[in-house]
Amino acid sequence: MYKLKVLVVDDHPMVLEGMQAMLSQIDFVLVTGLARNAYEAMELLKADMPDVVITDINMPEISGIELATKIKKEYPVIKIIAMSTFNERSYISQMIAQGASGYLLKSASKEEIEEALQTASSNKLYMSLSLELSRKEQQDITNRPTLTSREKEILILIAEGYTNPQIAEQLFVSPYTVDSHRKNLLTKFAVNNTAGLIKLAVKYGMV
Amino acid sequence: MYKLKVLVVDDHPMVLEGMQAMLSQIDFVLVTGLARNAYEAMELLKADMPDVVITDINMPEISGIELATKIKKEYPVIKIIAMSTFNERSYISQMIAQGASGYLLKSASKEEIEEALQTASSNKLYMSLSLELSRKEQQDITNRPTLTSREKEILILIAEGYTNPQIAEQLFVSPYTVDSHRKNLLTKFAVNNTAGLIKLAVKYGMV
DNA sequence: GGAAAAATCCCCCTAAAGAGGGATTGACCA
DNA sequence: TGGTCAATCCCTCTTTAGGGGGATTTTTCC
Repeated sequence: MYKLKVLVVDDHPMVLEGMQAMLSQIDFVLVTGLARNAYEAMELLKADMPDVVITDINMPEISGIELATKIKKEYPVIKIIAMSTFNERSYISQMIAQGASGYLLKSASKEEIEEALQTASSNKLYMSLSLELSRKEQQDITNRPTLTSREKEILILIAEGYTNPQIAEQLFVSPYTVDSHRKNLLTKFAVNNTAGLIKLAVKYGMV
Repeated sequence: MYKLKVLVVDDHPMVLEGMQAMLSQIDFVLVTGLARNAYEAMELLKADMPDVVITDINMPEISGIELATKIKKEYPVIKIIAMSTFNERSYISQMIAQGASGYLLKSASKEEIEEALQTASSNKLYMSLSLELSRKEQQDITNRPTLTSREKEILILIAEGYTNPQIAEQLFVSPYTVDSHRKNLLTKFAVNNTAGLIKLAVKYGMV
């Protein structure tokens, strides 16, 4: 029987130990490693090439979202399951956007974890049962605009507090150009000023 | 060698398993039971009479605080160590008031748990408060400015996308007043425009 | 090779924001 | 009872942002 190789990433030792204990009770799973941060995770990835990475979203230094981005870029075949407490649900959409195949709450039972792994490894999307996305959160996912690479770039600079002329200088383009992109951003986000723009951008994890 | 009998109470299976795994690595500890809620805990208490109960604060139905009250009433000799995520720190004082002998964060390491148990069983008070805050949280706490109630109010309206005149109208004050508050906000957040302001405000959870 | 999408640039005009000042009132408090 | 702080209000001036146009040049992709 082929065992699913799983790597667990979390900065809390207790979660790491708990996950390992629960995963070891699932017969088709083999825990290949435990990482306390994204750096360790990337090391262990290279060494073991797991099938699935279960990662906490909220970690210091490098978040689970950033980690997911890196993993998907270097090893697109690896499935990623995001994990968080119920207090941090706003990040789910970001994880999904980064290619996560599932979402687990830390309150998950052994059965839920098992199901998440099975679902993810069969190329489907698993969502923690106890997880009812609020209407607003649903909207967040569906309404998040698609930005061009230039727009993303400019959005980040706006969020950093740079003005149009400053951004123009940095990007070696005309202030008019920056202004055009900025207007497009406002349109795409359906807001009418910078405050609304940045609020959404932060919530969507784009800055 | 006498082993310290420990009962763990938490509604999250993962924490329960993780705690057990970590406690089993401590040689002077014997885990006598795992309970998923206060009812189970009271049952197991009767059967095993542990020396220490490690309990989550935030549990459905009966909270850790209520559980502590009951335990202290019926078995005053049992030591109680409260446990929570860093999001729930406001309950600490209540736990202490109910006779808890220690306080652990769920991000605690094996060493911290060990120390908490030793401290508690020697009738002293263990606190893991300041220890394990992440860098980001530390920063958030130290850099997060203190706002007056009016400033908070106006900050939220700015984030909603309202302009100064619109805010002034809503709050029945002069646009000059709103402008003053807005300037104070920029100063307090140490940014120089709305983009930077809102970015931080969202990150600090103020909007 | 040609259409679509992205990126670039330009103009006008008005509203809003930001950087400087400063002043007054009332509340709380040591 | 004097000091601090919050909240209010006022003024000037410059820069930025936002709403409305439109146009051209690169990429990208089928």
